[in-house]
Amino acid sequence: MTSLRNLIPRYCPLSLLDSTTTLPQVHQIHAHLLVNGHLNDPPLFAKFVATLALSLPDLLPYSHHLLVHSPHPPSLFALNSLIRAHSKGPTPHLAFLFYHQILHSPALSPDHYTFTFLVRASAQAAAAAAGAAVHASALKRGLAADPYVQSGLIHMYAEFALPDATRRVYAELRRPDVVAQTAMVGALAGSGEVDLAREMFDGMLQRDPIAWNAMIAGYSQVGRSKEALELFSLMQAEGVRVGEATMVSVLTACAHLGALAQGKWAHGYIQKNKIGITVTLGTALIDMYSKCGDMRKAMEVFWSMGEKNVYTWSSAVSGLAMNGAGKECLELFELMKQEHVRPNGVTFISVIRGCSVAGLVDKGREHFDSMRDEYSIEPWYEHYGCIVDLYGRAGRLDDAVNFINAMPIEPHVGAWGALLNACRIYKNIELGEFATRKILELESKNDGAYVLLSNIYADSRNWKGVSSIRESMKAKGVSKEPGCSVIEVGGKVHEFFVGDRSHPRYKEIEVMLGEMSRRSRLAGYVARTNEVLFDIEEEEKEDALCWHSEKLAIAFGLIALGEGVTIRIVKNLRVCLDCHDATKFISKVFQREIVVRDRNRFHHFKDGVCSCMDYW
DNA sequence: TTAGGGTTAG
Repeated sequence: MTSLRNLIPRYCPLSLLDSTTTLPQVHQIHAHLLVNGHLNDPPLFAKFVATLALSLPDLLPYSHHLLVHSPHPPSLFALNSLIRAHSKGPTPHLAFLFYHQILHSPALSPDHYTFTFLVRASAQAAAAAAGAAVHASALKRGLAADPYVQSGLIHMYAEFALPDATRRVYAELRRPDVVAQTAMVGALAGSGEVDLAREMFDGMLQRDPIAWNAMIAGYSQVGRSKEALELFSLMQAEGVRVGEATMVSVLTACAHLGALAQGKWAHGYIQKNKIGITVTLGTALIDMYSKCGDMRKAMEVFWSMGEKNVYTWSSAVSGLAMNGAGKECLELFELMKQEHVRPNGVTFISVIRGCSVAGLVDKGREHFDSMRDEYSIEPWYEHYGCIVDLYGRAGRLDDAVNFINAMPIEPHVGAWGALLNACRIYKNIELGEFATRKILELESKNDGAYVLLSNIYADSRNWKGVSSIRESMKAKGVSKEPGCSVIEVGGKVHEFFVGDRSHPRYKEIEVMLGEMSRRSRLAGYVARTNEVLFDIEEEEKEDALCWHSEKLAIAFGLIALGEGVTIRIVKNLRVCLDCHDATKFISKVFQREIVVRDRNRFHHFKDGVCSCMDYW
């Protein structure tokens, strides 16, 4: 204690104040200033309050206290500093307290600095009305034209999701600088207006890394992952400094595409460029590897991470569930609890799905009950849906129905959909029809319900049922979402749609399709024509099956990838039963591992077997 | 003293 006193230089007692200073040390500095009469010097006092507020936001009440008990009226500088400190903290609304203090002091009036941070405080507090009032008084005082205030306003209105106001502020700028342009690019990209954002981005004379990140993140967020990656290569070509934020977006894009090769490359890039693996970046890596079907790498990253949060644990738990490792998923969840990481609603969704994969029905139900009992988490629609799925997949249709009937909230499409899917698996026509009616009552144009029910009909050779569904779909103008499969070859992503002939190597693909079909048949594959239901005449059925997008992608993979290289495919819909069957045969006769990412889970095909054990 | 982007899990 005395040593610290000696350390404080008489002429500059504030130099010891920084973010590492502890409360007792602050007391000492305070006492020192007091003893030496520094606090009677208004500029020095203001400096003390400001430094304290800005470097130790946790001690804001202390700063506040100092100000209230000040021997002289607080200066604008001190008040502004408190506004600034509050504007980014957990109590942004308190910034207004100091603003009013400025307004009520006859000697003071707010300046552009005040408004800059008041605008930020409004954004942080999500206080749209207060923000508009701040804007109005800045205008009245002629301070709204300050570039800092304007950038803040753009940011604020974007935060409030008020695109018109955002644009109005921007339009009023006479000469927008990089900062304002970047803010606008971010605002547009963040609200989903990626193309407008890109237009502005392209028009910028100068672009710093922040503008690139805003743009790449924008693409990545709206799911335009290919463009995110393209822009990233452009960014590198231009030699722009790449940081953590960029890589998080790049990994998100790779995860979305299921582009393992590019994801691995990104991981290598992070290591080579010594970009620190923070919790966020590590979690993004785990998510990328899980969604690309490489759970071994995902867990390697997981175990190597020092700091892990709920997101990190949840993404590993979810990855294991998605990839069919139900047992490991549950083990990891137990470990998570042992490590005192509190699971949340998202975690429980994955845990219940893990139970579903492992066929542990009662265990799943226990976890569901523990949500409320042990963690006070009120189950969401999604959790109810998962439990219906859990019962349904296990063939316990009665339990599923009873569960739906006992739901304390109105059953949603997801719950009925899970039941309908169970009816498909267990061929229960009557219950399937009932579930479909329920779904259509809620969403008359739900294409999935029509498709599932017609699958049930087709399975029982009820062609009349199938065609009546086709009729009512036509009558209601419901169309099935077109299937699309994506495969990555040589770092390039290739997309295939049903019956797509547009690929440059289509001729070779067609030959390979014939080969696949011929060799699979020899091994005992029989086409399931039941799966083709829409607008196709009988005799074309078998042909059409060969043209399902995943088959095209597999054919291309067999041609374009090296011997023994795993074929990885990402599909936007669920794999149909026929393709699932066919892929099993292909994996055997071509001795090739094939990993297909479905709409909601993975299928690892090897030697004629699928990891989902046909339980999907 | 000041501004802008960004984030991960179902």
